[in-house]
Amino acid sequence: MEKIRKVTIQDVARYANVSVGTIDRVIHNRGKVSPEKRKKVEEAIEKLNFNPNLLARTLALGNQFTVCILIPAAPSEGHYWSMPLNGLEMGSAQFKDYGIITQYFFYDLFDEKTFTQQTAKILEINPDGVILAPLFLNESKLFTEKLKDKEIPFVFIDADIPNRQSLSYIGPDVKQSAYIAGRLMNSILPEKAEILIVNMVKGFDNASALKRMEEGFRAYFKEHGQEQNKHITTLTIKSKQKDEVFRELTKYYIKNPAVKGVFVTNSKAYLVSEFHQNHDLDIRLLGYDLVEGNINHLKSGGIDVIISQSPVQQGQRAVQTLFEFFIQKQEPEKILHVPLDIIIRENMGFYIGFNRQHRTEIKTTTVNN
Amino acid sequence: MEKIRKVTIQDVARYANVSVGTIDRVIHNRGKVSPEKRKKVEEAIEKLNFNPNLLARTLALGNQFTVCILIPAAPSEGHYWSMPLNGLEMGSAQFKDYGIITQYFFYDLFDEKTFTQQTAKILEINPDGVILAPLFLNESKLFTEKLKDKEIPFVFIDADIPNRQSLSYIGPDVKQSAYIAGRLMNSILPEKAEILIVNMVKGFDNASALKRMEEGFRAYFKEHGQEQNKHITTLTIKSKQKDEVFRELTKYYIKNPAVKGVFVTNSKAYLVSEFHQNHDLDIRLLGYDLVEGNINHLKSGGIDVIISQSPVQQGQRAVQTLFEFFIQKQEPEKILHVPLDIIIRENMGFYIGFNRQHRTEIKTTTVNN
DNA sequence: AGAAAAAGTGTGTGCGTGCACACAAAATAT
DNA sequence: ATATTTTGTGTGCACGCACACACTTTTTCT
Repeated sequence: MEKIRKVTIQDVARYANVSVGTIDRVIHNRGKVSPEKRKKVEEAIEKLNFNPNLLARTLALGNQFTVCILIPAAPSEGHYWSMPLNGLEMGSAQFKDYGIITQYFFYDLFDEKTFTQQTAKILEINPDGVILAPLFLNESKLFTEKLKDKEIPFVFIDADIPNRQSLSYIGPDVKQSAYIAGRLMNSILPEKAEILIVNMVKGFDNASALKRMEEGFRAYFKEHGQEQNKHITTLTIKSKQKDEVFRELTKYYIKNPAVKGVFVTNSKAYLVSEFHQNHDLDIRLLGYDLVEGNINHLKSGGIDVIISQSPVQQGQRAVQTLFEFFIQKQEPEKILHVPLDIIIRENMGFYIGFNRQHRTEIKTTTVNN
Repeated sequence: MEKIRKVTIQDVARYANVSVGTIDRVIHNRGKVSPEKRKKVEEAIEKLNFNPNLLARTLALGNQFTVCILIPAAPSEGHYWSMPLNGLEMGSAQFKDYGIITQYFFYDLFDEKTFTQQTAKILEINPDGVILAPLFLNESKLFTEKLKDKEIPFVFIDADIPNRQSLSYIGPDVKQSAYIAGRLMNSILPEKAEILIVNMVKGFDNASALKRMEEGFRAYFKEHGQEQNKHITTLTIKSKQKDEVFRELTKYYIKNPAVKGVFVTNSKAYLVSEFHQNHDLDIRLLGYDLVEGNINHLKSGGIDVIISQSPVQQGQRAVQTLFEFFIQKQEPEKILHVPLDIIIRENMGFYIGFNRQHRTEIKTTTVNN
């Protein structure tokens, strides 16, 4: 296979009878170039179909972009937040040679203070960009306000705060995801049935997201004339701890033994499934995210459907977005809703296998405590 | 944000008190290096956490890898094969600066001869790698045999031919996809129902794939004790033309008016849906691939579920696989089964939006006739 | 008119790495 | 002991591009 000579800036220079410097000036609209030569250069670029080599450009420029990533810590391997992290690491590895330097900051899902602490550190570092999961509303608002003052672009993943002038939001359409949940729930229940929505909140989470989910879920039944057939109630448990959840479920089921379907609005459906199995309850169950517990209960049949919000892609895409913004000067889409995958036992395996990174040499610059 | 100095080969050299040449020799196991210095260098690399800059390496090496891509031509924008093509173009753009040069060769889905013609051209070009959709079994066997003689690695996408020593197969698990179809069909049908599998074949396609699909589909019902409840028959239509399909469907439905669910084994479910709508038939319908026709009929409700086999990712991943093989010397996984997405009206939009490439400057080196 | 400023253009160096080559030191052969 | 390999190590160029600098030509000012 003989080499196909790639057209370089030299080729263009020769073709247009000018020096590389002039080509450079034309490309970057820098310095003065006489109209005639400019025209000749532009023609040459067009004619030879010249595309600057991004590698060489990056190397020559040598500029760096520090990106701070602020997400919840994943306490274990199978935890939800290990998946976006995985995607973020993939993205970091992919773009590190282009000068994208990522630093990770983890906060405790149950402790706003750790969030604020980490934001302070990030502000001190004064990075070129930030990727964050704004799970604490007020703290996130404060933080992004400061970022805006410093003109540091930021990307939201997983959760959105509208009208924050983020560079982009990459994550699920929360309301629609619950609408889909409604659709799926309806399709696996008999004509008439009682349905329970289970929320688990610790502290003062994103209450608005929960509200939007409930709306979305109920909207499906409303729009499809199922209001008379399906009786939907909501149980909000102020904990994600197993014992506490079990206690509340027991209490509820004793009073409402007719429940036929449960929609769990977070990734802890497996807890409910375990409860059902403990008590031999035949109840349809629907939840979020392909975390380890849910995987097991999908297998065992305790969970019927999981809706997954492309967690790995979210992370990967976020890094890519900043890469395209910094290096290629591309303005990203303000909102990028990721696919909401419908996962059942039978197609589960492919989602687990496909996005696993099989590179060896990934070292993440982790900044802890 | 002050610059973080990246560790270069120079830094390592200074740290280990040797020249860059020696570092290079250690890294690439080339030439002779005294044991002491080797040790010092290895320590320095470890200590400084040195990672060679892939960009600089690629630039310095300057080697190129020509990759020929052989897939069916997409007659229109919404055609199935425009999706893998889209992914392939994304991959090409992503890796072109690394020296991956892609050339496209399109064949007519209904004409083996065009396939053979294109393979001849590819063999003449003598590329470094090939990506192909081996939809014609015999012709593909002949082709890959020749590739093996020339020691040109090749990657299958979309369809697999087992035991061909391909570098990798990136595509769906066909049998499992039909099994999933069975699961979904069962869940949307009443207890007792008649089910029809519709195959459309033009000429002598991949008969074995159809067989595996049928097996997979029926397997679900068998494994779930539905054999008595569901009566499954197969209709094979020797065309993909609307009029011909309609004729055969008419003939079949007149004889079998009790059909309650139809599983279409290719991407033409929309034809069947149109037929159903024309004749006011209330029949559940399940098919493959998010092509334009299916999108419309999902919206209208004529199609209940579409199984999509990550067509864009298939293409993107195929290019990536060859990149990793050539540039990073990574041996890919022999089989990479892509996610089988379950698509209903409600989550359809996200799949359409997410993988659309929004780069402007992609020019594909297309080689036609 | 000459001086000064502006416009237009070419040259050279560096980015980080791979590799060919030159050269020194040590080991072996004569 | 000298000649010849072998082994070990350093230097310099190339890759394609950006950018600083030097230089020449033209225009404007006084």
